[in-house]
Amino acid sequence: MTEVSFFEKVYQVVKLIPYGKVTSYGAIANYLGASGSARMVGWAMNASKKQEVPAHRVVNRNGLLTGKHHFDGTNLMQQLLENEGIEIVDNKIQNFEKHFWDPMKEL
DNA sequence: TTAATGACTGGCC
DNA sequence: TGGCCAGCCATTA
Repeated sequence: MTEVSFFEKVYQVVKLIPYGKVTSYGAIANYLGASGSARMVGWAMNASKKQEVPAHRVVNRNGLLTGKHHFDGTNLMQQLLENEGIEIVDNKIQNFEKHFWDPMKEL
């Protein structure tokens, strides 16, 4: 329990993302001290569907909803973000820097 | 048990 | 300027 795995750390960080904020795979991986493990973060998101994790708040470095294809609906991820006040155009977050939440700074 | 994959990123040619 | 390769950890077959 005390020793959480890489995945669990990802879940913790993602669940700590405040409302109306988003982050990137690299930011989480970097926060965990593994900039090269960004792929694992994405893979954790795949498993996050089983967990209560707002995976829709996690996007790639470009603010692009690359993982939206893994959601139930085609634009479910987009609607969830728009519901939080985030504008999405062509599966891409507008003003990504404005909505970006860096765990390194916040945590 | 071994090998391959997976919603990414950064660097190099 | 644009495309390709390597790295990371965990899960699945």
